[in-house]
Amino acid sequence: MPKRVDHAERRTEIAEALVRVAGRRGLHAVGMRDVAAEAGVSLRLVQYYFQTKEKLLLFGLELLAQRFGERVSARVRAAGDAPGPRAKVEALLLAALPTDDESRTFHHLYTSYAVLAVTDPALAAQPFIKNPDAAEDALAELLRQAQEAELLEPDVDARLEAAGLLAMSAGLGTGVLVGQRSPESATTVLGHHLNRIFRTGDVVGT
Amino acid sequence: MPKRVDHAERRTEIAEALVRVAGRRGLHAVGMRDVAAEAGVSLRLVQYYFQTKEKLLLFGLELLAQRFGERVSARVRAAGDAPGPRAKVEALLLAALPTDDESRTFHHLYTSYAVLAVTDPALAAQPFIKNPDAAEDALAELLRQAQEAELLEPDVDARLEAAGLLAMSAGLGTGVLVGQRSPESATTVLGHHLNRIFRTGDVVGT
DNA sequence: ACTAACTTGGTACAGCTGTATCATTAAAGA
DNA sequence: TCTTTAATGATACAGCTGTACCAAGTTAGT
Repeated sequence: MPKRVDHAERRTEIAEALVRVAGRRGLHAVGMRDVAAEAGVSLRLVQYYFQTKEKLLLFGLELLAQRFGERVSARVRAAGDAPGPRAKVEALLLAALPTDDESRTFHHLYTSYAVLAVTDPALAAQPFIKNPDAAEDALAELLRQAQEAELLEPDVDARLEAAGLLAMSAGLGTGVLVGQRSPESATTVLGHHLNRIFRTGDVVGT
Repeated sequence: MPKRVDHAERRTEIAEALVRVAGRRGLHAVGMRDVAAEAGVSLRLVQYYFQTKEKLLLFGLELLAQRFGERVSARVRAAGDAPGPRAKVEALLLAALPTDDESRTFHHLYTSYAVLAVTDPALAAQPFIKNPDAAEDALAELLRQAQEAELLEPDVDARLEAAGLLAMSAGLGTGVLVGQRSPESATTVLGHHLNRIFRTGDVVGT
């Protein structure tokens, strides 16, 4: 048997090129030829690994979601040393804010896909329900742990709080993306809300 | 002088057609010919009132923002009879959720424009900073009034709270839009957070 | 009636799009 | 060496896009 190439790897390389060029010029402006050029590869090869553009876009979305998931959980894990579970909660929420190029690109493209998903059922099928739900589960679990440690205000509903915080983080993210507010401002808003959920350390008493 | 037509009105009619067809098929899929057909008008006339597509899109965005602003303030005004300022706050926040066709279309298209604005400075120029800021001002003012009436928890910062609530509403909105959560669920999350801001009526004492 | 504004129709253009087909070359395991 | 897979190249296609130009018609104030 002749020349073997890891198809999954090649597909990933090409999809990464898609993400790069789309992050620069916008997803709507990306053509197959652009992807091929960005990947340093012939147009023919892009067709060879992805038969159609739709399949390429779908794979690009999956890659984007996966990469971002890894990024978030890496940050949360890195915050594991810090005292108290609030650090993890903050890491989870702040990782979603577009503060650097990587998260900016993610936010930009993920929103682009979300818009397309409204009119294209093939895109809407999986990632836009599964991924947010997973994030919500993870955050709710963190909050529940904090609640058991009696670090939260008593009247918080972990699940509802998780949903609200993630939505707030996403909304702030788009605000940053379109230049309405600065990343610092978004962080401040998020911090303020966490202060209202978590019991402040400097309360008197026990 | 011959046949006079209100140019502003005609432009509005055409832009409304743009919004309608874009709401159906997605903003990315809309061409000048589609807009002309939807408006029941010749392609030539669309070019006559808007010389270029970019100008048409820009005008469409302005129309969208204006119409939505009117809708929100109408709802807030309608909630003016209800007892307490919380009704107005709820009206403001819930009006932004995609619960009916009109608000769904708005959310869908406004997000589409936001995505385009990331790579197109001409679109980013005005509405994506001005409009959210105006909403934030209005909400912050409502919260400040509630605070003076001692209806809020003491440690809330009206401005930060307003920013956070609007971001949350926007984030929940996209969640509803992509089918991740139901409108009812979004309403519940929002209500829960308002409960943590507003002092519950059934506290003991005065 | 005349004139200027409105509106339509057709028709064209160059440029891009995704997709397809052709032959050819390069590489590497059997 | 041979055979399968990978990769390139050129080239084509039909279909759409926004924009443009021209001529002809309709409409309503003066």
